[in-house]
Amino acid sequence: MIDPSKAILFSFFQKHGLLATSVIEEALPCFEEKELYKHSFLLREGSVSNEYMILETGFLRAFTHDTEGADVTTNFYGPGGLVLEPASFFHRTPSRENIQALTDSRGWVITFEKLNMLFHAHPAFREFGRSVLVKGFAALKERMLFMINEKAEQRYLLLLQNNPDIFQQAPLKHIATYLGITDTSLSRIRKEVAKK
Amino acid sequence: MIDPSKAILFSFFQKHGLLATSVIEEALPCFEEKELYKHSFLLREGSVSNEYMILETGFLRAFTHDTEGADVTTNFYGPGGLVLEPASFFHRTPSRENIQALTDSRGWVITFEKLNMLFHAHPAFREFGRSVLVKGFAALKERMLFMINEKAEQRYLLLLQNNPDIFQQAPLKHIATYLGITDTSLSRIRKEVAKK
DNA sequence: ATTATTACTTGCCAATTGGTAAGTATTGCC
DNA sequence: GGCAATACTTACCAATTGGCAAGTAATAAT
Repeated sequence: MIDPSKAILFSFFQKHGLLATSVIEEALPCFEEKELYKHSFLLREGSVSNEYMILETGFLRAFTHDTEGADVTTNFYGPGGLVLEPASFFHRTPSRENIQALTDSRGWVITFEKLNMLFHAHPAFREFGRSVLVKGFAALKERMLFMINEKAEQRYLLLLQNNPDIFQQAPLKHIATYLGITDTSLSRIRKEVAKK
Repeated sequence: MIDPSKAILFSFFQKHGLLATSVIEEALPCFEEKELYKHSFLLREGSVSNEYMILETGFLRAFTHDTEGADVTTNFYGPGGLVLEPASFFHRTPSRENIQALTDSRGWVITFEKLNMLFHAHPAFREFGRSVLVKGFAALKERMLFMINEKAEQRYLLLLQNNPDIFQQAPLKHIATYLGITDTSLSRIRKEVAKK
């Protein structure tokens, strides 16, 4: 029987199309509920991530600091998404990134140890894990090209189109650094766009 | 016994520190030699990658096309490195990238099928495979921040410092797109730097 | 060797983005 | 409700980068 409170978790596993229901049912009990209040951290730079989290409600932001110490947003996470810093979690090394709740949030977490157990027990689960990583990799490449090829205004418009929820949840200054521009420039761009 | 011609391949596996010599010895025979003449392609956009390649000699370049159809360099590969487009190789989907030889090159390749066999046979090999992916992921994140945080001149200087070999092997126009600037700008930057 | 192609540089000017600082609006807190 | 902190906008000017076009240098092809 599937715990109905874990419906989102179930669909996270199901949507990739690699796992049989029986395997998913075995995985679900390994996840525990986790609450994050607004402004609290899931991960702090310098510490080792021990949480592979599927977000159920709320919104998170990942950020790091540049050479001058300024805050730079590296990612946003919304409901149904995977919240993970792969390098720290899988390599057990201190993270360079912070992951912080933008709003009160809740989700499901599994530890490195338990996740590894699942990987070793089920070949299909390993395929699943790899697939998730590879997709993240591909998404990051997309973002890279997006930053290189598109001008700031275009980046803004595409983010607005593809992730309108980010604009509901995050302050513009965080969105600006995610887009690779200053908050001043973002403000100007918004004004330009509004004219049209 | 280890085939002495595969010494580079051996050290590729060894340097990550996750594989016992006995496991590596089992993997080596699964790799075949591959020659690439200058200008020939290891992977073409639209086709599915079937090669996980460790480069022995030569230099390769990965590139794709932006929205206007212009050529954009996404990566360079030198001796001892892994040449891989993870999304196409692992997901068996058409690649958006090309990988082309900048010089006559030679290396060792394994197919998706054989690599998977090794993964299933040895837990340590799976860890190794995951570790390689995660490192690639982390490197790409680095590059992303590098593009967001550093100005073009700084990006040029750091690439020159960390990968001087690229400047020996690739034309400046390819390096320019890799740095996210035009060849004109790169030329100007080089002039500025030379002054100092 | 000559020619054609490609690589690279330079100068000019335009477009994009950043930095600073001030002002307004909004939000959170007591 | 009132105050303080934070978020956002705007205006000014400076710095960075791009686009075009012409020129030179180097490389490849015949």
